[in-house]
Amino acid sequence: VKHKSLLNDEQRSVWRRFMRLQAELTRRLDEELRAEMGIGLNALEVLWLLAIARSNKLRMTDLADHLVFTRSGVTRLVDRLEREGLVLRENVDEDLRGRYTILTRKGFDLFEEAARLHVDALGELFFDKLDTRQLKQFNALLCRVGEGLGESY
Amino acid sequence: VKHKSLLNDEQRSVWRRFMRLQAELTRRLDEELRAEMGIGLNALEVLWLLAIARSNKLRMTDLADHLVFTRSGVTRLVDRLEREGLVLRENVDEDLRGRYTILTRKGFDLFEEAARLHVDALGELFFDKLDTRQLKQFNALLCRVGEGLGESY
DNA sequence: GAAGATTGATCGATCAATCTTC
DNA sequence: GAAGATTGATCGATCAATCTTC
Repeated sequence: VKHKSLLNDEQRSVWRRFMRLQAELTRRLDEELRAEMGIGLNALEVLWLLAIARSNKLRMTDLADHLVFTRSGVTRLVDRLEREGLVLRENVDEDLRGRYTILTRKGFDLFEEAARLHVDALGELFFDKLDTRQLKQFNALLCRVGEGLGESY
Repeated sequence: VKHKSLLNDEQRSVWRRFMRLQAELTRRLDEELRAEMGIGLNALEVLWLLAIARSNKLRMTDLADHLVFTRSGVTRLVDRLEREGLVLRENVDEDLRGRYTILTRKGFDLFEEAARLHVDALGELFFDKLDTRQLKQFNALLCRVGEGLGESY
């Protein structure tokens, strides 16, 4: 049996490349980060959100809103970070349902080093390959495709 | 404490958009496919590889080489497909270590319907938003970034 | 000893259910 | 009853170890 596809070659090529590039980049960045710093890409993003937040603290909901995660996923991830002493949790005074996740000194220090590492790797794997014009183009294309997919995309 | 980042705004924007766009598209495509056809995106890719293969069969290694998966991941995925009767396994005559995965009639029929669905969704979410020139640009950028990351990227 | 494939243990995420406070 | 957060069960993947054939 033979299959007749409904995408043309260029479309199939773009789609496969897009998916594979993301997978490969994620794999490499995550691997390096785990090997050198003992945390994954997702953990780094949590630390980053906390590092730029006012007082270095955020509620679970705020974290979940800025991540690709479900609420329960965020809970588990923060559990792990807490176990390693990178963050701690604290009740929210004005709303007894809420919990803050707070970046510790240890967490901040680790974040800074991990961020440097990550940004270097990202430069090598991604940004060094594009000039300013190409970067602008890329951004425009991503915006175009992401349009209407949800607020922050 | 305050964090000084080493990426400029445009770079950070591109990277976040790239990762999020991929995550969101994957999530939606996978969800739709699961709801309508009971298989995920990865399973569809296996069925696709088999559908375009000679005699509709491939060895585990061939599958693994064309997927983002590890060998054991492929084994488990094919296990599931076999349980649902979409593929079956058979020994390789010339090499007793090897196993073929063979697309069944049921698997092919399901693949055809799933592929139609998937391609339609992909059109709506992705290709309809780009004209020919933009598609070419996108492809060029992906190639550029993927250069030197591994053969097929 | 290497290559092809699988298995057992584990990891990191989701979903649905639950608990508490609003 | 809804919102914030967590928990128990499960899913889909990986890794390291293993088995068989080369």
